[in-house]
Amino acid sequence: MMETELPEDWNREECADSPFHLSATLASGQSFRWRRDARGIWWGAVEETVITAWQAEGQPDSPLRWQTFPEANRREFVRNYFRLDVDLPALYREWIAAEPQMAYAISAFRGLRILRQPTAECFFGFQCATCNTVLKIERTVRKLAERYGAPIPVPHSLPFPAPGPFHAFPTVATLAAADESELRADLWGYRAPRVIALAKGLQSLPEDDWLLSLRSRPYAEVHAALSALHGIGAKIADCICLFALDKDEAVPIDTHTRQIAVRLYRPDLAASSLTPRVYAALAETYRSRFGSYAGWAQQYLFFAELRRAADYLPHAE
DNA sequence: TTTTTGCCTCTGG
DNA sequence: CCAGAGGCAAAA
Repeated sequence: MMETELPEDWNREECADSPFHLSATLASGQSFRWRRDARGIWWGAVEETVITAWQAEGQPDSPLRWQTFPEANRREFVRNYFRLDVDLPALYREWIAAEPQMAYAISAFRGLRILRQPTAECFFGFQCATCNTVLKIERTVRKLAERYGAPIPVPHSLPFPAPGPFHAFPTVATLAAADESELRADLWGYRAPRVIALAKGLQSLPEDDWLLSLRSRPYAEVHAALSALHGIGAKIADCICLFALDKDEAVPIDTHTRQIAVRLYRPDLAASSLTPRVYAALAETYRSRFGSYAGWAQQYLFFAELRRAADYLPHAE
């Protein structure tokens, strides 16, 4: 990665007292629409805003540099999305005490945070994740945004050319009116009709923004409500709970977190198939050890498992 | 309750 | 080629 000199007008967020690991956060598989350019600058669309972000690689105590478009200097928007308010050092002390094997993941990914993603993007993005690969999920979600999302203008005069174009994630109304054959052409496969049906279902609810209203409801209730929707099982429901709805205790049990939990805590469940009962038992092993931020702890173990020996940085484009 | 099977499509063995 | 990929739901 070449050293990048950023213009002075890029905003600066100090991370000395509260670490933030930009690349680990964006590469850990919780979001699908960020891209990194050849200079190591990350570009992403969040709601109607494009965020550019840069940080010295592997230095989670160094300042986060950022800009927003088209409206500049949206500091609270950026802090809110990256959840910079969460006191990670305090959590690390609790986690290490509860599980010594967390030490490696914490040292490797110190500053990794769970994002507060826009609700619809997370809801539909993870619908794509069933039986799929991360690379293909990213391609597929990007195609959806390019076809149905509103373009977000980014000035041509930037010193660093945007790897754009950028699009807002499509609205629920747009997805409800989407054409199944177009979605299938964009690699959604058998998930295409589910996306349209889920969008129609959300649209028909009386609430103004039902998904957003779930942020203020308790985890158990939200998980049950999401799981009841056709196409959303326990795992996808937990992803939405954790990555968009402020449910920090939600622990998505997938093929990786399942292996980890079985290895560390429940070898007796090694041969059990992942029935609802087993799913709940494995998720509970995380919660009973790591507490109300078990979902965050899980992300460290998950990412360490995923990139055990590999370089976790994506290849520059 | 648990186990099995089909589902779009791409990729690594 | 074929199995599996950060599942899910229907059927047995």
